[in-house]
Amino acid sequence: MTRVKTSDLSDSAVAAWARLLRTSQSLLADVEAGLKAAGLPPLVWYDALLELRGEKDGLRPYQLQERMLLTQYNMSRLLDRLAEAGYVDRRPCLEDGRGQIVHLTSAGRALLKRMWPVYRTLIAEHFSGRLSDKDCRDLARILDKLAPSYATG
Amino acid sequence: MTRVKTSDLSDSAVAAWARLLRTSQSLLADVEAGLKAAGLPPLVWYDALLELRGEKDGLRPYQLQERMLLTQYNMSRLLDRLAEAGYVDRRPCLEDGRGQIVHLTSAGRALLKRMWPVYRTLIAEHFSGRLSDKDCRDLARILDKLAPSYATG
DNA sequence: AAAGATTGATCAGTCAATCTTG
DNA sequence: CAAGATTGACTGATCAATCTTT
Repeated sequence: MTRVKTSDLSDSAVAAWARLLRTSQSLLADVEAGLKAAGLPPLVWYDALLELRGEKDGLRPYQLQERMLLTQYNMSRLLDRLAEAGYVDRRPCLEDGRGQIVHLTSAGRALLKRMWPVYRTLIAEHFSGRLSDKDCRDLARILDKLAPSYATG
Repeated sequence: MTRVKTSDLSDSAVAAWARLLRTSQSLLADVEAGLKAAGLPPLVWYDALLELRGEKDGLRPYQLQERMLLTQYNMSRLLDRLAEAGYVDRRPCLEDGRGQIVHLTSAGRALLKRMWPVYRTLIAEHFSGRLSDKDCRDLARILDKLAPSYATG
């Protein structure tokens, strides 16, 4: 049994919490702005397409939502936009008549290729360029402790 | 002159970036859900009211947006909702006819008092309860390096 | 013209209800 | 009835345009 304090917060805990919220909000805004400035779609499109890449047999929407921590209706509407733009393909699922299978299209694959150099540069500029390699490893280790059940892919 | 690598990302950098996005998204969702479950308004209301508390002379909207990293129109609409709910008070600004001054009302002060015990418990449960005090300090130190210009209050 | 602030129109996220199949 | 997925109605965020004052 792990003993968990329920409501006693140290100053350092509150400070760390505030910085985590503030910093992640700011970083996300900067990176989204950078993508937009390059005429590219938002990060969530990249994430979804990246999950689908390498899944030769595609993924069911519910699998995608689980990996991306999205709600079902959010995923449904995201897939609407991605399909509308031609980056994914929705096919009926043979094993389960309720569901579908989502595949990455070649246009989707091409978008990933086009986005990555920009995204990569933005991460370097706003994030890793300001940290040492040890900082990155320490940060990942600490954040991993905060993941209760879901995978940290 | 600091030399900054522009686009070369180590594996640990990418891993840390991914975890930062994932973890902050998940934590924020958990805490927002906890507030909602307790019948309380969203975190951004708390943040705004907290900034106003202790500002005896109130704040101009543009000051509040700077501190909260919000856009001008977002702040305008947030203040609409807070004023509508009676938690803040918008008064004309005497020194500058374009502007206004926003004050916390006593109902706003009461809301802060009501939200804090719930918020505090959620932070402990999802965040600091899973970290050591050293983790918190390390985390804050690393995140501080990522803050380029804006204050980290 | 620039700064502070707001607004109409539009787009994305959310809630509750719905539909279909297992 | 559960699970997978969608949809209509509504709330919140965003963009561009606007208004007022400096």
